[in-house]
Amino acid sequence: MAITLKDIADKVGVHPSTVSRILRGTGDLNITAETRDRVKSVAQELDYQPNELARAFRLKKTHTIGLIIPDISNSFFAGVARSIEIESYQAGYNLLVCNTDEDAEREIQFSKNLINRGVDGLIIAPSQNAKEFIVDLKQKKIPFVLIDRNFENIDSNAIISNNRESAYNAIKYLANLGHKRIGFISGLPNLSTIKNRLDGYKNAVGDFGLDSGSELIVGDSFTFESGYQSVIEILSLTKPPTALLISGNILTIGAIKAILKKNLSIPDDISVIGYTDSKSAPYLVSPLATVSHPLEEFGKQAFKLLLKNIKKPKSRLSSKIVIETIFNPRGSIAPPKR
Amino acid sequence: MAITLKDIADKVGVHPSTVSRILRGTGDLNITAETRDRVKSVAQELDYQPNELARAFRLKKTHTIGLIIPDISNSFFAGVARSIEIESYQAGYNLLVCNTDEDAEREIQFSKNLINRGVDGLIIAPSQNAKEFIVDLKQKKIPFVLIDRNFENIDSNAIISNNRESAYNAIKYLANLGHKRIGFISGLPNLSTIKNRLDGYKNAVGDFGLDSGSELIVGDSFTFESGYQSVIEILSLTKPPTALLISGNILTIGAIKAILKKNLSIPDDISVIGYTDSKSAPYLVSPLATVSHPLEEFGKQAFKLLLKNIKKPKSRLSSKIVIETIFNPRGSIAPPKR
DNA sequence: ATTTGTTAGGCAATCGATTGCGTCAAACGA
DNA sequence: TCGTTTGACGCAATCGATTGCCTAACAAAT
Repeated sequence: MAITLKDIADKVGVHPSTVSRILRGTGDLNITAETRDRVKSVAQELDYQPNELARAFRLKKTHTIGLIIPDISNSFFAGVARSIEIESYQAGYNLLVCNTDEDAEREIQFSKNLINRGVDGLIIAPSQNAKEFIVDLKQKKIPFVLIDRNFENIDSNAIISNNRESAYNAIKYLANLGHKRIGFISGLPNLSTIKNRLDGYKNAVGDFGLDSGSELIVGDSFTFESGYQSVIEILSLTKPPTALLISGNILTIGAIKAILKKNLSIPDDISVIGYTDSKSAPYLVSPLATVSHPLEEFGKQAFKLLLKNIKKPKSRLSSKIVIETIFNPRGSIAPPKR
Repeated sequence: MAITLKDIADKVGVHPSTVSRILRGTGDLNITAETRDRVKSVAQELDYQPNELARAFRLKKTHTIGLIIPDISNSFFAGVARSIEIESYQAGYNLLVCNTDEDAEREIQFSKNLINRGVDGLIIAPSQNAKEFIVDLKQKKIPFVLIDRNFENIDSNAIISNNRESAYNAIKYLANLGHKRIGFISGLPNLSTIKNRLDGYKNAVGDFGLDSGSELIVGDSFTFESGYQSVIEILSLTKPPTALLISGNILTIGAIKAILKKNLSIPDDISVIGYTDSKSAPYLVSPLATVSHPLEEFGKQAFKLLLKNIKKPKSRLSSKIVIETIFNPRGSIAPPKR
């Protein structure tokens, strides 16, 4: 069907290997200018398109990278994916996207599959039970970079953000406003991301002498429902918090629903800081204060690091890059009423 | 490096072709139960992983489909992509995602590239200048399905929504509330999607005797900035509209910014209906009334149709499937003040 | 015993591009 | 003039899996 090197070779009267050398321009390997020109012009005339599949097979290089994330429809991952795609496009790579829904089993399947398909590398936002799987990947010597989440005691490339600090600072901000009792709405509790934020929260609670107690820490997933339920729960305490730090964007929308359901208003009755900014955050019921991730930076760094690893897999040392977040104080936070 | 059929064959003492036949289970082609078992157990023991690249090359079937969209970080496309990915995963297909930023040039590059990589089919949300390119695709006989947008006079598979009707009904709703002067904030004007919505708008304006005039139709792209500028512009008219129909989700956020900037309130000063619902729409400054697309349905139908085309490319007839939208009246609409 | 079948699996080509090595001819040097 | 270099390309193997066609061996039938 499609035009092959052989078609060109036949038409010009040379050998396919010659055509390959000319079209690939591998140095100037002793080819007459005339032959070169004829081959090139015939290639153009026939609109030759190299069979990338054959090349990939032969060269063991697909120029494809796999992106394994929980959910592309989450704006955080969508933003990162977009940025990765921009970078990869510029570098001549394509992006295979897989969604795990935070399921480690699926994650393993995907990565096996992607590796069998010969991806040159992987960018992964691992689920919380993926530890062994990551170890496995290392042994297989597949270049990979973790994003947003990583694992202690496992040395791997990773792009993460300053979760501990960002949470600490958010709580500090609330404490400075006079809040004494602040709730932490958690996501999947075993993710490094969440663990670190919780750490930051706890440190700040300690440092600023705030109310502590396990009843102020609720939630165990990133869903809208979880956000809603968690906040209903925490607001039903005999002594509910006057402010919330919410560890996820969809979670935050669920939380807002709960707050409205309870007939409370933001920030008069309760202050809210949400993790991960979005275009619409400033235009929510109350302009939402957020901890914002520079998503482009995330993607850019992740791809850059991956590419470095693909280019020279020899380098044994892996890098952890910490991306600084930005705190956006907005109308959803105010001093407590009482 | 990796285990190949030959490795298994050598270890068992049979020919690679035999191993292939056994592992692929192509009927029961006269293989002793004993041989079969030994091959299978050795394959398991060595953790054989078929080289999908080699298979794809040999079989001319990559089990990969390309998704070409303007921007994965737009929640509309992210939602559709997610749905497509779920479907494709279940069918054993992987998804290569490319972002065009509404650039036809890029679109062409991507599709060439994807075809060279041997994708089995394409799902495309074409940019407004992609007409010839689509014609080209047809000639190449690559299975493809358009989503969200299509082209008149070009017979191709497409999953679109009932834009004309949804716009008509939205305007009708506003007219019934008493609005006489309604603005239409447009996106890229040459997209079928936008043209149809505009048609619906104009029909309704005619049918219900509303104010008409080109000054009530503004905007020419889907960006936040465009939404902001367009609405600033339309609200600066000597006689500004009392309601707006906004043809895009990010556009709508920009529009809200403009409305706030003008110190107006929704819906007291102006009613707003936005295209494409989102999780956060009900929790915006004013709960946003939306025309909502069942994104899962979009993705599901698109993949299903594509798969049908991949499975039997003979069928010459192409299908256009229209997905019904849902109108969500919310707090952002009210009767006009005066 | 010879023919005819059938079973179980081997052989080799193939997909398209790449690449190390070989080769033929012209050119060059002594 | 003859060997040697170099320029310009051809040859064939290779990547791993698949598949149409063969074939050896044994069985059954006549």
